[in-house]
Amino acid sequence: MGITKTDKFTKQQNEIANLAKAFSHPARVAILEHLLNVNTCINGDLVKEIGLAQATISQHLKELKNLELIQGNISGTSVCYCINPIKWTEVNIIFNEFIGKLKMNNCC
Amino acid sequence: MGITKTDKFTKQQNEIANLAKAFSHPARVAILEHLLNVNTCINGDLVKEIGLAQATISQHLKELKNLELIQGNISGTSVCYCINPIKWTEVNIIFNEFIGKLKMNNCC
DNA sequence: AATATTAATCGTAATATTGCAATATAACAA
DNA sequence: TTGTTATATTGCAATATTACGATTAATATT
Repeated sequence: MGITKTDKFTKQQNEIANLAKAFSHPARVAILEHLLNVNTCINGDLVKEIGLAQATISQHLKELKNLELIQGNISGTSVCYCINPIKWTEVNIIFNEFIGKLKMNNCC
Repeated sequence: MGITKTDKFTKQQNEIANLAKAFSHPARVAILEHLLNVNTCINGDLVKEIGLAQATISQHLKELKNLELIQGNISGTSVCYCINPIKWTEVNIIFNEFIGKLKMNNCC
């Protein structure tokens, strides 16, 4: 049915899933990696860098912004994007908690 | 068009996106968390634990198995699932590299 | 052999995602 | 004001995902 039954899961499980969804498209990974490397950039830079249409990049930026993973500040005619360091640190902790939780591994 | 342009991105970016996709549904997060907690379990356990239909859980398990995040061993009439510790360790490294890459944060 | 248990697969419906052309909006420059 | 540049939004088509009932396959149990 294409609809996730959010109510069956814990808040934390839904949060991990939502964050992971942000990382689940290579264009968004590329945008985030670029921002991590160059600190700040504008939409036009990413269009050149990644090679998708302007509208597409804009949409991906919007999703990242909605999750507060990045922030955009108006700077003349363009918008300057950067990682939101506070959120990013939170995400780092959340993923470390989740993925780092492997203890024993006596498989069946 | 609903089709991701994989060729525009690096192998690493596509890999992160694929792994993140595995984590991008709360049912799969729940399955993985449960396996991390109890070490091993069978499909039926997860159906009870999570409350989705057997076919649905089975499908999610298949996706996790395709990415080699988990492994399933036949044991009588049931299949015993567990985390694949080797892959899991790899994933831990990959996500640490990606998310842990924040250095300065002089935003715009 | 007949029946029960367990899980995978198939088929289908509902919904979500991806990508882009076209258009709209906003800020500046001449 | 007019034109230019930069970005966002809208609308749509193509594709992917999610969920589950029904069926199938395989092994146990009686």
